[in-house]
Amino acid sequence: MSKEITSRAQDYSQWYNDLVIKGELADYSAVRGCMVIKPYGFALWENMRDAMDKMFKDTGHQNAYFPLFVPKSLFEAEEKNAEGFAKECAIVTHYRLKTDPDKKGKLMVDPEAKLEEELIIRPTSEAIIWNTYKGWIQSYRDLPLLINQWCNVVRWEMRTRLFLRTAEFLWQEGHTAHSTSEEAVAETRQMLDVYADFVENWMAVPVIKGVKTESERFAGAVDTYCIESLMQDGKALQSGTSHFLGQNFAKAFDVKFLNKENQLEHVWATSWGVSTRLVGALVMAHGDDQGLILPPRIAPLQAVIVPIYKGDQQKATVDAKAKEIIKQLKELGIRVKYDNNDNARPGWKFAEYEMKGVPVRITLGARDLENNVAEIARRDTKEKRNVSLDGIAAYVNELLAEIQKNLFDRAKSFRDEHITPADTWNEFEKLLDEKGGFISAHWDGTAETEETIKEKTKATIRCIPLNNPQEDGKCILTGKSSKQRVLFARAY
RNA sequence: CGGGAGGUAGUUCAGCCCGGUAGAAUACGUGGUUUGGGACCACGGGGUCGCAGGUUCGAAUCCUGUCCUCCCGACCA
Repeated sequence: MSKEITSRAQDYSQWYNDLVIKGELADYSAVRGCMVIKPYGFALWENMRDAMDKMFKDTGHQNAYFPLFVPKSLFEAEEKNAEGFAKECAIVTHYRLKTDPDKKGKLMVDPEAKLEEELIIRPTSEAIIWNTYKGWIQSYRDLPLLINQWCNVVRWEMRTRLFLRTAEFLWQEGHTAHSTSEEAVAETRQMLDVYADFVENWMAVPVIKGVKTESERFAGAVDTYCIESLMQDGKALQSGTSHFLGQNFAKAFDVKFLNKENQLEHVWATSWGVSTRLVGALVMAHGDDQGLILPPRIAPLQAVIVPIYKGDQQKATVDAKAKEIIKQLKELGIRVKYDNNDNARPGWKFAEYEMKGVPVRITLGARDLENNVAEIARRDTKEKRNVSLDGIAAYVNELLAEIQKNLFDRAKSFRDEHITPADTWNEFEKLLDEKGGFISAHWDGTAETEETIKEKTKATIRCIPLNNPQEDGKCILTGKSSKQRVLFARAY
């Protein structure tokens, strides 16, 4: 028993860490707040990235790459955005080291190599991108400009957690420019839909689409739309954001275009992003006390075959049959691994692949061959059943689809059961403490009330859901009149 | 950035209070027996005790500084 997992009931935080580390998604590093994404974790991210990348391209976007460094003068051009990120920036001030005359074999920053202008390591790329767009946009014919980049960004977080909040993380950021406000808003909403589609249909994590309140809005945005998901401990996780930036950045960076009437106008902008944080969402939405549970559509391995045999002769027979099955599975495009490593015994392998969340395990032994069957175990429900070797690939293929659906349904039931209306303050506090999840409650619409509620309960307004039903009510805190409920939750 | 805990073999940890030159389990290597839920026997390899200073005849152990991790808080995706 080398890899014990802390149970969720015992210590949810530790359980999460155990899954990430022991599931081999990531490792700690020698750099404060930065993690190493291990091959298995990176394969997962690559699958997520590739699926989204295709969706971005299908909606007309192109990839490009902009610099890691942002000159301070550019960074501060859009004031609100700059202020919003100012407290968490890493800054390059020098460009050279030299040997330390006082300490043999050590290096020191060369004081004579100070940069004339500091470089900010991008916490997000609006500044450098809008500075660039200025040169790319002259006429309405240059619009819309639909660009995405996959990159790393740095936000100097005080308290970090694997995948959920690290000082450096991987993400994609889309930055688009449009000739009308309506078109930019439509783009913002379209990308929100793309995110929701991806997270629900590929990651099997249900989301709530909504709009952020002013205090939760992206610095520099007119409106911030988001998808919010719910973790098993009842805390919400912002899983993606899409911003309508109005003309804020166009004005800050002087990006104008000539419209059809030959008049100069500032362009309308959007930006949208999701990050490796999604991996954290995946872990916490589906995992159990045995380890990770990965949805088949993005799992690095969809099936693993574990052979069982006594002696070389049986081994050869089982190997041969396994190879046939693998060929059939691969023909259906299934990502399968054959683990015939003789050093680990079957029981060890079972536990190992459960830890790593592989959706389907196929156990193939001499006994099974006699009966022309294999034992198929599904990770999500842990059910095991013997399945005829005839048509086994098709069976696995269907099972993968079923697991994908079951994971989503299960997470959705949990989520739906954890959206609870509250009409009194007592009820509100009690629900937060005892049940968790989203609390649907009336709010008077002021930032002051939102802040007071946050101070009292640590709950924030996660979003105002799209197509939110309008109803008259009274604010949960102040009793002032309210036209709609909003979703509160404690969040990551 | 504040409070708490921790860092000793690949891993989990003991040793530290009371200073004398490092141990267990597991993992790893070889050989053999095994294989349907984390196998067993035998032999073997492996650690400048996070790092840097200091005290001392002598430091994993005492002191100072520093780095990294975890938990709680403030801040934030």
